Amino acid sequence: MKKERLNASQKAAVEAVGNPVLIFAGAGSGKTRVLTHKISHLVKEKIVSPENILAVTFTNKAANEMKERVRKLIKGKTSAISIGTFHSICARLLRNEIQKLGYTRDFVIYDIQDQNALLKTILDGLDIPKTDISPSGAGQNISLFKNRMIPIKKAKSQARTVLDKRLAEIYEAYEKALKKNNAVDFDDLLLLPLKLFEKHPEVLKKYREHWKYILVDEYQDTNRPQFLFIKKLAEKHKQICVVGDDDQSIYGWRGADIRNILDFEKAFPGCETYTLEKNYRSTGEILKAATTVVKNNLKRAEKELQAHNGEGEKLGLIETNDEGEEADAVVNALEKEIKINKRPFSNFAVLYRTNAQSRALEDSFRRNGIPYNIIGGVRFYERKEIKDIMAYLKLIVNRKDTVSLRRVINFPPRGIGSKTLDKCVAYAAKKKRDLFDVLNDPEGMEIRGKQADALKEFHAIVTKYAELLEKLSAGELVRALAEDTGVVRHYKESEMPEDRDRFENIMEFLSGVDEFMARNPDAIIQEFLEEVSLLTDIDQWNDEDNRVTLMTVHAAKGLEFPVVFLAGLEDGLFPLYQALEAVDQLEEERRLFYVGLTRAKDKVYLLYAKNRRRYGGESFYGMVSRFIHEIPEDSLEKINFSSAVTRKLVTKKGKVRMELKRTVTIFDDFRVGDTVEHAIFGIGKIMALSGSGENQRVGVVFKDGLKKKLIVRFANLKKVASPES
DNA sequence: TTCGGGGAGATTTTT
DNA sequence: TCTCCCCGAA
Repeated sequence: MKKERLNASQKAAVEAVGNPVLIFAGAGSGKTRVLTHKISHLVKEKIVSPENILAVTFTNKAANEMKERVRKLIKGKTSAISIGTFHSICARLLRNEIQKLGYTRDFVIYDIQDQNALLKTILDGLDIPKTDISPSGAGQNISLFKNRMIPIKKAKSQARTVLDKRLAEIYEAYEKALKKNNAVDFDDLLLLPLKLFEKHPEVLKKYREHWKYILVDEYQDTNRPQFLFIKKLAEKHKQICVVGDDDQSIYGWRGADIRNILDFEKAFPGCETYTLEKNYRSTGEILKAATTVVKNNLKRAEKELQAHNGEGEKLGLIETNDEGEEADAVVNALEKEIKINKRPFSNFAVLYRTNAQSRALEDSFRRNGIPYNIIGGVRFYERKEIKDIMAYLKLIVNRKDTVSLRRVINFPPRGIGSKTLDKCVAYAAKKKRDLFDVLNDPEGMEIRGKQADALKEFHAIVTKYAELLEKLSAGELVRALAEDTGVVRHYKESEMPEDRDRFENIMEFLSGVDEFMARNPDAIIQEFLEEVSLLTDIDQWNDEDNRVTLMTVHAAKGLEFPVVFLAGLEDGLFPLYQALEAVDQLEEERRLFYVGLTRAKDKVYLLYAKNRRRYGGESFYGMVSRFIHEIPEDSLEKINFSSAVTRKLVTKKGKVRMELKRTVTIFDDFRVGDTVEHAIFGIGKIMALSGSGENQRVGVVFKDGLKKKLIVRFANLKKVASPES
């Protein structure tokens, strides 16, 4: 952003100090700018000293960017300011205080995979067949309990069905196991500080004094525990400033509660509200399209973005047959843009709903020699080989961690199979000892021979490195460990081609550790583990390379690009049913579309494929095409995509069939809100539209007739009236 | 008892 | 496309 002066409303928001402050900042209205200027204002005017400021962001990347920009504004020391994500701030707090809750400082953080592994053993232990409840399903339910702050007791008492009772049981066992493993999950990172505040008022007091001024970015995406965290801290001094945009709340599935921003005034009476409505990012056409879409939402604060960058071009709409053609169409449009507007590759982003959608795009980009960066997908730190080494590290730091223990006790294969492990678990339970400790006592478990030796050897190597923890630097330790355990050898000597990649990933991981150590010379391994646990791919993304960026719309939040492709916009039938059931879901999807649109500065291309293949392409949930029709027609320009040759389709039986291109008008004249007449069901109102080409569907609520909500074909509908626009 | 091949099933978004 | 699980071989 240019180094201009702040505009009037920005300036007012920056200088408002004393009362709680709520800033509604629309897309591209200089939200980060206001926050960073506010911090600088606080420091320069000596309103609070840097160490008393807490600034919370949503991603590590946003935190780093904020740090950087604050550092440029204030020349002096900025390192004293606490800037970080909720999760990292809370993790740091717990590192210092968690003993009070009966954990040790060496606690480890479990990610989804660890969580599922733990749940799997729990489900096995409770004799619940996985056909009844899957580990991940149980995990999602538990996370929901935790995010809604439902304690185990309540979960049990309010359980009505057999399934609910089972889930409450699993919830209880899971919480017990976590604590026994001296481990916390992502939800705990937010919940445990609240528990601390409640049970140890002196801790709350300490942090209230420490963080006297609190700033929160992306406030619309806070969930209940996050809200309570800042509320508790800010309650006394009431020095708090939150910035957000209810139109960009897209994390409802993770417990984000849009009421946090809409009802901020209730939580902090006497607050001052500011609204930033000048958009410095997108052209008028893009803004108009985005605004008309999101305006259909019922739950939203009224505001109107004004464009500052001229009208710009219409939005391009491209229909293709399948995902391959869609990818080619992206390349096509991209090359045209490069030729006409002399744009570098880094000017483009392709956004989609689910990571799986990147595959076809990747193929086409590679074929056409277009450099690209993919954000997301299988995250580096979630790869098997990396998780294996991480598991060794976690186990060494915290020997109570049974999830990591199970993961590596027989990796690389050393002859300890499930039977041997079962014996160990049973023995540990009988003797009330930690699982790790009994490994050194195979005789007591009547394990002999090869297995006994292997157990002892495994115990010895972990113990050895646990003792070296203090003596070696993190870099040295990881390197030695990777060699010593045989993990490196396992991949190096393997014949399998994919193990080559794995070996190289381990090498990359090792240099990653070195890099971390260079940045934080005094760091201990626990700090490295913590950083890695909270890292995401978007954090590592840098825009210096001249490459096209591919990522999900969620990952794109907070970013901007001159040209944005929104790919895979066709819809499945399922979300349509869901849309009829849940208005909230519909509104969130709409906001997702809005976020996608407003990432673009100059030009948006909307793409959808009529016959996307189910697997390896389309997500089950589809995306947001039902909102294309909400964009004013004169803002859209249909672009005909024609691949050079007609596509050859090879069917399963090996027949070659030529696919002909057809143009089909989408959605005809129907709009959401239209009153329609159905030949059988009578008069109704359109709630949602879906699909494309010949598969178009419409969801209608009928006033009379047998059924209330139905999904019907366009062919059977007649339009009666449109709402006044 | 462990290991490895091969078949079957499963897929949102993220800290 | 990737992961998990079952089953036969060592």
